[in-house]
Amino acid sequence: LAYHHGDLRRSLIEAALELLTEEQNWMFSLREVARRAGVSHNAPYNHFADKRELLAEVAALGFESLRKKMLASIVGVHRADAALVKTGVVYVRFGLDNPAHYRLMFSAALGADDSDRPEVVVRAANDAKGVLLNIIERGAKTGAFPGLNDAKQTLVAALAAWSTVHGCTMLLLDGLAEPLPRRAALAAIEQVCQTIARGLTKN
Amino acid sequence: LAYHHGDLRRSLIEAALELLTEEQNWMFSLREVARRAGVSHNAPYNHFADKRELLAEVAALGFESLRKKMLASIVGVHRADAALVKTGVVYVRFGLDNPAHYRLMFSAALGADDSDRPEVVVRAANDAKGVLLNIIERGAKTGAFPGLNDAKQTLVAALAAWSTVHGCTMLLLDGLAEPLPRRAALAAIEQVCQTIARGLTKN
DNA sequence: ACCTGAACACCGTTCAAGT
DNA sequence: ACCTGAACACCGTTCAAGT
Repeated sequence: LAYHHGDLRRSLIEAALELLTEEQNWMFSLREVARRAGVSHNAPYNHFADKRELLAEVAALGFESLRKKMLASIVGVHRADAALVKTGVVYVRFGLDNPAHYRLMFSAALGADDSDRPEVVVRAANDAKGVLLNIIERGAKTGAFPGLNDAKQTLVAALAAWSTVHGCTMLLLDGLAEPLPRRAALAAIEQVCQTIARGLTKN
Repeated sequence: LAYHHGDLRRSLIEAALELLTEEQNWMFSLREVARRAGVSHNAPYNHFADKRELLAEVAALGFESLRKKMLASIVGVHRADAALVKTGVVYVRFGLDNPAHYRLMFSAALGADDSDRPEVVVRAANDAKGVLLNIIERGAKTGAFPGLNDAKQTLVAALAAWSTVHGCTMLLLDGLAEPLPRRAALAAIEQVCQTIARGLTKN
């Protein structure tokens, strides 16, 4: 009874993820997370500096999951434009399947900037971004995206691609893409991704 | 002293906007807003059902301001693709100039969905979206965007355009677009917008 | 090292008043 | 109709203990 079962840190992260899924937002209290894990309301402070650090850990898990899904979607896909569409669809689907988790991943509550965001989130987000960047770089090198002649243009193109899928995900989650019916959203995503890929293949 | 100077409602909205700008987030307390306006901590409940309704009013002001800036940017611009780039640049610049306000406008704290979001936000957001939609529709009719043959394709294209500018704004605000230097961001935005316009002009 | 209980300074919101 | 003060049930975080 004195000490916890051995991995309170992990238990707290899992409890937070549960609450995030159940309540569909991250406004639950740190005290509630502790209750859920069966410990006193300040036991979490032995493992996290504050509530934000716990949420950061949950967000990082989300980025890692997203990254794995994107990577899995392009095994065996050789054309860069096709790969871009594949990852884009998987990306938006992840957001629609895990709305609260996705919102947390990009929430300003974790930090208004990379400089004050917990490192674990920054690194995880960067790794996920890397998947898109790699596809664009590959397309630039193989000539699939003829407009991209230097590193800077490639970075801008990656920004454009990520912007589109991130923005599309957020607008759909917020219900702001109406009157486009929700049921048609997944079909529309592919067309959106093709639009951005087309912008890169022609110039 | 008994009654307020006559427009406490407006004073509260202005105080909230001030706090939003100063603190760069909307986590300030409703009690603090009341203090700023010089009234007791529950006077706001005579004008807003809860804190969320006050924030919704502030968010709506943001959408109206954004809409006006977009409209002003395209007076006299006849080509639809040029208009799309113009509004896109103004859109992202608005976000970079008013980071906390922009984040609030799209915050899930106002509601997870259009159905439970305060009407005033839904209407204001829709009006702003309408500017982009009008440009796309005009381009579809004049043949500038040859891929758009029916209303559904036009809606998807509007989703793509809004997704790109919204996503671009958010990623830049979150500092996730690094290592693209912040100073080069505004130059990059135009290229991003051109990429999406190009995706619509060719097919 | 890891956990607890009491304590502090706050919240949002409600309710019974006051004018 | 509009505002106030007291009150309720919470928070996040800190601190002095306990094992």
